[in-house]
Amino acid sequence: MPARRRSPPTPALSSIEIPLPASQTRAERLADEIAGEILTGAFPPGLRLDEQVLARRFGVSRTPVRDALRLLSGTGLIDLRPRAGATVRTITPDELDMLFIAMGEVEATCARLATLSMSPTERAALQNLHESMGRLAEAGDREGYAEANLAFHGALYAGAHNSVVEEIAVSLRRRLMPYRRAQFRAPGRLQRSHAEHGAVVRSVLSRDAAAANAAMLIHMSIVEDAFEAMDAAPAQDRATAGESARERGPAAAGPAPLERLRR
Amino acid sequence: MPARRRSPPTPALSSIEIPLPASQTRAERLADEIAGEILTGAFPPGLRLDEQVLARRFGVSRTPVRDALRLLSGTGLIDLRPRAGATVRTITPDELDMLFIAMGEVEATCARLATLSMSPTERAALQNLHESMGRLAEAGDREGYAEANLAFHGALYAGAHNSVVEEIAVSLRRRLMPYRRAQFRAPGRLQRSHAEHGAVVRSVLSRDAAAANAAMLIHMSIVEDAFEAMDAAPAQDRATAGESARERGPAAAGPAPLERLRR
DNA sequence: CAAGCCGATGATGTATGCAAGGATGGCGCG
DNA sequence: CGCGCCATCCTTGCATACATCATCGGCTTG
Repeated sequence: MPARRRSPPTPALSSIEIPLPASQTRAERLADEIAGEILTGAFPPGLRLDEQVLARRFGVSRTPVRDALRLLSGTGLIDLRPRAGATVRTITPDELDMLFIAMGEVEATCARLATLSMSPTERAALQNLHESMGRLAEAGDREGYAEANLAFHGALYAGAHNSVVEEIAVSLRRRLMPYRRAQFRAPGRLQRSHAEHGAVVRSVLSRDAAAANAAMLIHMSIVEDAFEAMDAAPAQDRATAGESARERGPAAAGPAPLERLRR
Repeated sequence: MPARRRSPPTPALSSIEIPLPASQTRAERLADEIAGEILTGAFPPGLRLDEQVLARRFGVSRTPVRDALRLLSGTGLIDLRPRAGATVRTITPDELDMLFIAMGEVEATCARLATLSMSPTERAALQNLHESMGRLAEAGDREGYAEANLAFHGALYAGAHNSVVEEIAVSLRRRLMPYRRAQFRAPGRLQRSHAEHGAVVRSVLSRDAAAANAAMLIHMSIVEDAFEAMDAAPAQDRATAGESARERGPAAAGPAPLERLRR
């Protein structure tokens, strides 16, 4: 086990000592972990995030948990109301619509800027990626295609050569992540997606910024349709995050139980 | 003075009791106040924000100050590095460029969406505002024009009928605020600005979304040029926010000393 | 029997204490 | 005299204790 580092006079802390990996604050790591749980759906929208429960769950005090929640509230992943505590952001259908529209616009902006700013190397890489995605689509590898799809859009974000826009795009994508579970479920979706990407890629390569913008706008508006029509309010009423966690002895710092989804 | 509300057993708190206005947490009000100081330039970019000093300054403990700083870090107004503390975000010329580009793109998106979504009432209001701004420009009222300008752009944000996009726009504008001090200083700037607005308004009214988008893109790119070429790194080295604040008795909750800018 | 009030309970907001980490200044050595 | 090491200080991160507020259940009363 990891030898407990420093602070021998640590009074009591039910679970074992965590190695304190990098020069990163506990709050940040907590924020990452909680964000991960939300993004994977382990913490579904509407879930109540109880500070004490989370604190016990991660073996820290309430302070870093509070910090993490403050941090996360800035990303739009959670709601933080003055006396009501934190909940995983529940998105109404209307908001979901707006998010998709915004995502489409930002993606289109990225495509436009990327067309104007990408280096020859980046253009080549984009084309290569696109072609390999064609093979994945043909093979019907949804898993692989979904992953490559993230890389594809990410390449355009980066290609915009504008960290502000990129950050906005990444942030929006994160917020939408919980709602795009079944993205490529429909039968011909992979092929259609690839074809639409093709239009974007051709525009980028031919340096037609307006066309790239338009092509991406079309692609994104169709993506939206492909998403499952979630009622967006599965909000579990009383359940709180991180189960009862009664002082289980040696940490069990494993993947952590992430069951008990939708009631 | 405001009768101290509740909590008679409050142990000690050098300064007087603050009324605790609404169901808003101290941290939120602090975040607002600090943001205000930054936006008005009282806390210039690069200023070190010391938790204890701020705490004394506002008569609270360090905890709400910490919360406020976490909140603000999410808005991009301050930098928060693990052990180095918080500083008012200093923006490099490159970043400033990117911010302006991003702002332009988002504004253009707003113009596009507004063209598609604005109600007749909103269109009329926009036109009215534009016309009254014409009078302000003619009168050379820079103060008034600057204020109306915010309203004008804000109307387009709202007209997009998309709270996500609007929030992005507002956030970007806030981040740029400290750098747009001398916006309408140049001689013919008011008239030019108004003329460019006119192109946007005409496009919006004639429901030509693409034209509105393009007109706003042009307007914003020119706005950028009008900003003073700040070296963007006036970072005062040692100065910290909120002066020494040695326990001055009765609050003096006034506008607070906001001198000692650039060394 | 229903409705409203009141108290208990538990959570969040706030304050304070303590320790680790980084930065700074002084001192010693080359 | 200059450079580098080390001790100290100071600030932040974390933990804990306390106060306040919201919610919920039971009780009392009309």
